[in-house]
This record gives sequence, structure tokens and C-alpha cells, in this order.
Amino acid sequence: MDRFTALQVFRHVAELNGFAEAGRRLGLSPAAISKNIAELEAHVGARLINRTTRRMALTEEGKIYLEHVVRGLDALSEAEQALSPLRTGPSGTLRVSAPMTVTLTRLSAAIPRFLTRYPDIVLDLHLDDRRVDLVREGFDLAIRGSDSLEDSSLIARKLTVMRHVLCAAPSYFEAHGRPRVPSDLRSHDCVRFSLSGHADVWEFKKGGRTERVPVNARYSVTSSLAVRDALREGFGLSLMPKPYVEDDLREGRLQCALEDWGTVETTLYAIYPSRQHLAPKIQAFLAFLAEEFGRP
Amino acid sequence: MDRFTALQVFRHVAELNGFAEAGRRLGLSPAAISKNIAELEAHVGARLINRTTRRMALTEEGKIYLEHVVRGLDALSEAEQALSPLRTGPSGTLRVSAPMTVTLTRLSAAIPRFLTRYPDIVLDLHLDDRRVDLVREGFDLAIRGSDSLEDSSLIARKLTVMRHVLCAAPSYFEAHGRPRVPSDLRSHDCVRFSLSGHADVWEFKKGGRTERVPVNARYSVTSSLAVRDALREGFGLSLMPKPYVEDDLREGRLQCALEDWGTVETTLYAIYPSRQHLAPKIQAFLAFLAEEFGRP
DNA sequence: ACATATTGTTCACCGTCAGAGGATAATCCG
DNA sequence: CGGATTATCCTCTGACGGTGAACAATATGT
Repeated sequence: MDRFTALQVFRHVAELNGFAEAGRRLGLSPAAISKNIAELEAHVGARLINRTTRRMALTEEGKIYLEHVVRGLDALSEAEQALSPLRTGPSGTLRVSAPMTVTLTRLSAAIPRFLTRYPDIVLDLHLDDRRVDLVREGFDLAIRGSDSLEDSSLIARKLTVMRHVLCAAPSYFEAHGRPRVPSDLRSHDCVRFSLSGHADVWEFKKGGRTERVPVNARYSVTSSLAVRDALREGFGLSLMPKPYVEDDLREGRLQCALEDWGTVETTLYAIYPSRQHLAPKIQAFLAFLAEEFGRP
Repeated sequence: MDRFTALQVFRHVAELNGFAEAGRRLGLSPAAISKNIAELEAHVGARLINRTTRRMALTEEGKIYLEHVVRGLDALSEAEQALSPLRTGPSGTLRVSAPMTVTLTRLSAAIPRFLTRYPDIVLDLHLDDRRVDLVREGFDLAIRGSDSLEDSSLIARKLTVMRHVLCAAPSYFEAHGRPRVPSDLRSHDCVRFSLSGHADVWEFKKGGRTERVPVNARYSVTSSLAVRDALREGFGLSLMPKPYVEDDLREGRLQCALEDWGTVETTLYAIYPSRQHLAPKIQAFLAFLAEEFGRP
């Protein structure tokens, strides 16, 4: 027996005061109605409706039962209504995990725009360079660099590719000279971003050839922003994701070298648990990310 | 999809925090659990549980949904608990319809004993010589004389058979003589119980022969008790159900005639709507009736 | 570090059960 | 007294929910 439909049948019969009428309303044959009621009575172990072919009335048990059943069914239908706002419009709490640096350099300035556009969304943004466990910690979405290989069953959506550039302050180049080929770096002061997957060896490509240069660094640090600060001070040179130093390059605080060599690329992904039944709030944030990282 | 089980599955998964565990508890395979959740999500149109093979957590939607679902399911299980006292012990309101005279002569004195034995039963006894419509008027049970032929789908349980006796007061017999054969009645004053099926012609049987005597009555009345009162006053004679005049006969207020002739019999039935899922309160009353009418 | 165990998912297969449809009996209504 | 409506019974069938295997991912233990 499908208890859910049996209960609905019972309710309709009771409220419409008739088997046939209930059948019409529910799109079932009178036979089905009869069967459902009979089975429900067998399940409950009590007669719920006294009936002849022409007349029907709830028994005392039926009245008591109906009362509870109505409450129960209403609560359940309410359950689905409660979800409908979350399904139709982007709303609710959105828990996002993102690496510190990416966020500060490419995202956080735009967040207010996102929140203004979707007034019913509450954003809980955790800046954390750890590779968090999405489901364990209850995140709706995380932003990750490409180092972290594809996880398990999670969905990864590519946001952007960040080219890297070798750069330093003009003062540094004046003092130490400007490298012409990758191997020149052996005699330079490098600043090392220790969380990178390519922290110890830098690769440069040109016309099919690949040069690998061991990094000669006296300063290792776990934040690209700290690296950038060191570069600005003229302390050394480093391989930086280009977007992080865009402003510095434009305004002359930093300069590039070996620009005709290709270097590492970091791909940014948005990671989320499933593609099915994607909540509007998550869809909205994904669209926002795509738009944001789609800019030049 | 059986929505009821799907909801139970969802609840168990959420509360036990795991598909496998829920499956064990519910006696279902993990595959079934997975399927149920997936279908429920499809029905609701939102992801309810984020899950990997090792970890699971409710989404925001899931949390909201769970809350309502729990309330709903609890209300429904309460529904069945609410019936259990009615199922296990005889209790609740018992609506009974019975003919006036039968009740007064054979039952009403015993009713207090019944109510004392079952303290949780409330009795609503309607004395009415009409042949009521059980289901229309919401009666649990009715007592009927045999005149009313077997109804429809209702169940009839035989309670007792009442023999009839021709009787009158001693003073009447002194004044008008005592009939020796049925045909003598033509010259007697009869009192007529007009609701009887045999009001106009009385039948007497003896050794295979049947005598029919038209009733010669100056007084017709719709209550056997009124007939009895008339007899007691010595006004006439009548055919009375024997139990109604038992006391009068024993104490000499009335006397029988034509005792060696067989007469009409009235069978008393208890009528109730269905044999299936007979409520304990009804069972109890039926047993009480059988006991009461089973006495000599 | 490797083997083992556990978990959620997918797939093909199958047994069962809920519903349709027709027939029947009972009952109401004009 | 028919015609109309109603609940119920019966049989048949298609759909659907469950199993059980294989599989992928991830803990756990020695």
C-alpha cells in the first residue's frame, strides 16, 4: 500500500463526503478509492468510515484519525512550500570557501555588487587557503587553484586561467640587471611562494623547448601578497600570477622580464557538490563568478 | 515513488547521518536508500543532502525540509497512536438505537452494570421505535425486532427469540370467560399493538394446523407497555411478548390463555455496519447483549 | 605504505502491487 | 417502478520499487 496516497484518499473522502466524488477529484477510479480505504483500515486496525452504497459517515475512530492526518498532511505540504522561495529566487545562506589571495585581488571588491543584486542572499565567505572538505564543513561552493587535482565526485567549473609573469621592481633590475634567459635566474634573488605546486622549480617554455630553473630563494612565504610586497620593496624577483600585479605593472611599480617565455598557468575552479538540483543561490553565485573572472 | 517511505528514508538518513545506517535501520538496501533520496530531491526540485561516499550533510533546503517533514510524520504516527486506546480497550462514545419497549423491559435495568464494567465507555442510547438509518445517523449499533427484514449490507446478530402469549387480568377472565380455542377470540375485547407486523390477524398453531383470527380491537396503541397497562386494568386481552409480562404472570396480575397453542415469535437482532475492524466498544456491547438476552 | 573495509552510486533484472475496467448489488430519486 | 448513482468485488496488466552485483572513492589498521 502506498500510505501517502491512502491518507490523501482518506482525507478527500472524509472532506468531500463520498467515495465517487473523491475519486473524481483525485483522478482515481472508485474501485481504487474503495481499496485504499479498506487497506488503510486494515493497517490501522479499526473501521474509519461506516458506509453503505448511498451513505457514509466517519466513525469515532475515523474522526480522531482524520484530525491528525489532516495536520500531518498539511505539515508535509507546507514542507514543500517552505522550499519554494529557495527554489524560485536566489535566497538563503550561501557558504563559500575561497583562497585568501584570489579573493582579495580579484573578487572581494565585487562582492557588494553581488549582494546588492540578490538582496535575499546571505553570504558567509570563508577565506582559507586550506583545501577544505566541502560536505564535511557544509560549504555550498569553494574556489580552488588548479594544484588541487580533481576531487572525487565534486563538480569543478573552470573560472579563469591566470598566466604568470616574472617581475620585480625597477630598482631591483637597476641593481641586479635584467635576466635575458631563464638560466640567468640562478644568480638572482628569488622570492618563493611556498604553497605553489611549482615552488622549487620554475619552468619556462619557448618554441617547444622547456627550461627548468631551480629557485634560489632566501625568503619563502605562504602568501602571494607578501611576495608582492617584497617585490615592491625591490627585494627580489618572483613568478607572479599576472592579475595580482596588473596594477603594479600599469603604474610602473613593477616590471616584467622574460616576457617572451611562456610560464606556468594556474587555473581557477569553482567546486560544488552536485550538478543536479543546483540551488538558485548557487547558480547565481556561479554566474557572478563567471562574469567577474570573465573580465579582461 | 512511494512518498511516505521516501520521507521516512529522508528522515532516518538525516537523523542517523548516513545512508547505510538508515538502510540497516529500515531494512532496506543502500541502493534503495540512494534511490529514494534521489527521487525525493527530484520531486522537491532541490538538493537536500550533499554527499560523497564518506561524508554527508544536509543542505539549507534539507534542513528546512527536514523540520517540516519531522512534524508531519510525527503527526501521522500520533494519528495511529490516538486510535490505539480505542482499539485495545473498549472506550469512546457508543451510540445505540433501540426500541423503547424492549429496552425498558429487558435491558435498561442492566445498563448500569455494563457502564460500570467499562468505565471508559460513554453510552448514548436512543430509544426510538423508528427503524433508524444506521450510517446516516451515525449509530454504532441498533436493536431491532424481526419485523424489519434484513437490511442491505448491515450485519445482523440474533439476540433472542421472544415467544408471545395470550393473556389478560384474572378479573377480565372472570367477567368475559376464558377462551378455549382461537376462534373464541372473535367475541372478546382485544387490545391491539399497532406497530406489530401481526397487528390485525393473530395466528395460532397446534399440531400442524394454523388458525387465523381477525383481531377485534377497540383500543390500538403503539406501545406494548400501554397494552400491558390496559390488560392489568382488566380492559381486554392481547398477545404479548412473554418477557414483557413475566412478572405479571408470576405475581398473578395477569394470566395466560390458549397456552397449548403456538403463536408468533419475535426475533431480536443487533444490527451494526460491518464485521471488519469491529471496535472494542462495540464488541463489548455485543457481548453484553448476548449475555443479557441469553438469560432465561 | 599497503591491504582491508565501508560507503554511496549505478545498472539490469525481477516480483509485486496499485490502478483500470467491467460486472454486481444496493439504494436513491423522480 | 425504472434510470441513475454508488460502493465493492474480481481479474488482468504495466509500472515501479527493491535487490544484488560491480564500481569508485575514501577511511582505517597494522
